Amino acid sequence: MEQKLVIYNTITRKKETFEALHPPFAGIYVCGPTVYGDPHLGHARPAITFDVLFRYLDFLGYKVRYVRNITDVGHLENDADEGEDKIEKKARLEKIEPMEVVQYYTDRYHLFMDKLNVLKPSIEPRASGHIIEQLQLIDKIHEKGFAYEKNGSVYFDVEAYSRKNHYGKLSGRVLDDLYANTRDLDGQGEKKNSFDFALWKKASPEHIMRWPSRWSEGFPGWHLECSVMSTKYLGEVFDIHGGGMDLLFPHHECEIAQNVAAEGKESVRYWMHNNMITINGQKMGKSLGNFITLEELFTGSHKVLAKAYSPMTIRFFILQAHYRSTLDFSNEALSAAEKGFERLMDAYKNIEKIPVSDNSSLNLTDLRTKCFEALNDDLNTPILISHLFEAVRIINSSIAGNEKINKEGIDELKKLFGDFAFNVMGLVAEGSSSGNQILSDVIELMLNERLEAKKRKDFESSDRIRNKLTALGIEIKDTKDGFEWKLKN
RNA sequence: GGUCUCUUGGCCGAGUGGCUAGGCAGCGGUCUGCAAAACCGUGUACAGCGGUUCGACUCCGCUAGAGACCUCCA
Repeated sequence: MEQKLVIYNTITRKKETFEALHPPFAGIYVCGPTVYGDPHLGHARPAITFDVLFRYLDFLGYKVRYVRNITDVGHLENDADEGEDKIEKKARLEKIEPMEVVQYYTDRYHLFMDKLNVLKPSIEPRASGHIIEQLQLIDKIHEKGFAYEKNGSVYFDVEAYSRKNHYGKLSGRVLDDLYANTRDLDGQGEKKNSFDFALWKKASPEHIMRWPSRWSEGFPGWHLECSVMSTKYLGEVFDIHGGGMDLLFPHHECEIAQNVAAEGKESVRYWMHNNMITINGQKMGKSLGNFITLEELFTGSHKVLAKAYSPMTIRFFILQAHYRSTLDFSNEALSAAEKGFERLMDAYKNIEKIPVSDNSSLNLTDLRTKCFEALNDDLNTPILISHLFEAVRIINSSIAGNEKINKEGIDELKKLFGDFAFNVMGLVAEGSSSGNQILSDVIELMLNERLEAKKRKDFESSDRIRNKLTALGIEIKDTKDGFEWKLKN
């Protein structure tokens, strides 16, 4: 590949050619979930977006280390750095240990990521497993004069930091605006400025998750974990940091501030942010209560869902939009994605049926080049998919006899799907046979009966069998000398 | 209120200063006993108003509408 992957870097607001710091190695850090609730459609977007990045870098030959964390402590219910820890709150409500909450929802997250065919990251560190490192980072920041202690809690001193650095660089903010616009919330009494953020919080008496430190018995601030775990596993400076756009401010901004305060330099070379999934034009999120969990999606058990949608339908749906665009949820869009995905997969299966010609009327090398161009242009999966539909057209036209294609062409088509649809985009053909031999045999028996009836021109019988099987969810296609069938869901 | 983004044909959703996105749905045709699938054909889409330009959906300005962040959120 002469041409290179170009990615949109949030911090420079430009598309930039990706140059790994230490090729052939590439390091990616992505903010994972706070495990206090069931994973929802919103969680699927960054997971799938950065899964594709992970897969593509690997495909290009990089040795990728992909770190995606689990936040299991320190993420507070509402800010001003007050309020209850999200996980503790859930534990209190359900009368279980906080770590039981963590374990349960971590397992749930993994379960649904597996269903979506999201690869496991190379390392999945937990915030609670890195308390010592977080305390070390606080000490460094404090020594450099960018933190202050108050009543056993430690806060980052944004004003001090801003004398020499630009706090707000990533999100495009200036401190004066923050002075003017930060809302006055209760409980910021300890902080010098409302926009200062907690590095360490002293635990209140009822707080369960607490660790000893020289400041107090307490727990770390939310932003600290990512600064610590990214650099611990990827190095003081590393390639790519990803996450949802909603984390841009304050989370990622604070991460930069912490790293620069401690080490005097930024750690991240390329920042990538996926956009939000919306429902009726509004962001799908916890606070609005308008989110749909992945389980509800896969089972159709949410009131806004017309039906269940399979994991691959969801994956395909997400990949049909560019990751930096908002993507609006609707039943119409989902069922369109479902049908489109089915067409794509059917065509792949039908490659076997293409009659082999001696010569080829097509140039498939161009198509392959175009697929690379799409991915190299900031992971433009919608364009990539449109090229795969061109391959679909070629396959179906060849079977219909409108195009000619030789053995090499057929192999190239298979490779195109193998590389781009399956390997890079992580799609998989979902089961269409019954998986049950006896059931399959019975269906074949019925369809052979129908074939006999058709030969007798007993169309009344043949149609009756077809209608009844269709009603049972078996899709039948007649072919020249027989039939094909598959189970619908 | 501050900062920023978006507005594409029935729906979803790419993209570009002049050249077909794609999917789903619709319409016409071919094939089929019929249907399904498939194939072929089919849509004067780029919020509105000005400006720059030989030429703008694409650049600039204004107007209208929607959204995001500024508080936890992927």
